[in-house]
Amino acid sequence: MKKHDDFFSRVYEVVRSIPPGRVTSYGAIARFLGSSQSSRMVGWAMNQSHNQSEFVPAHRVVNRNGVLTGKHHFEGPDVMQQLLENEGAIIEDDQIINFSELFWDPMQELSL
DNA sequence: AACTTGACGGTCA
DNA sequence: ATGACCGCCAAGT
Repeated sequence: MKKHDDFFSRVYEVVRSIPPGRVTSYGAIARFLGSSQSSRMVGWAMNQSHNQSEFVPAHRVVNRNGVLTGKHHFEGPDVMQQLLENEGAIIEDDQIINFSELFWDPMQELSL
């Protein structure tokens, strides 16, 4: 039991709460979990997300520009894009064109 | 133990 | 608009 497992679990929980067809950013998740956490940690958590027994829709998490920076971590080079397009995202040059429409902010939507 | 890397983000020139 | 830099913190080398 490592101390960051707790943080990881919360990241996965938030990611799993992202509605289909919506996306969010690493930074948004980091801020939702606490200012002491950096967006890099969220990225690191996502890196380990494949170890989770429960499915984590990692394709719904992109960077602040709506760019699919993590696509190389999927099974194929365009898997992430395909998944997002299936959910209604419009992607051009690895970037979500309608990012502002699809953006889902945990701070606003999950506000506790 | 020191240095580099990274699925990031904000600021400043 | 573009690019350099810095803060962030865990892992890998």
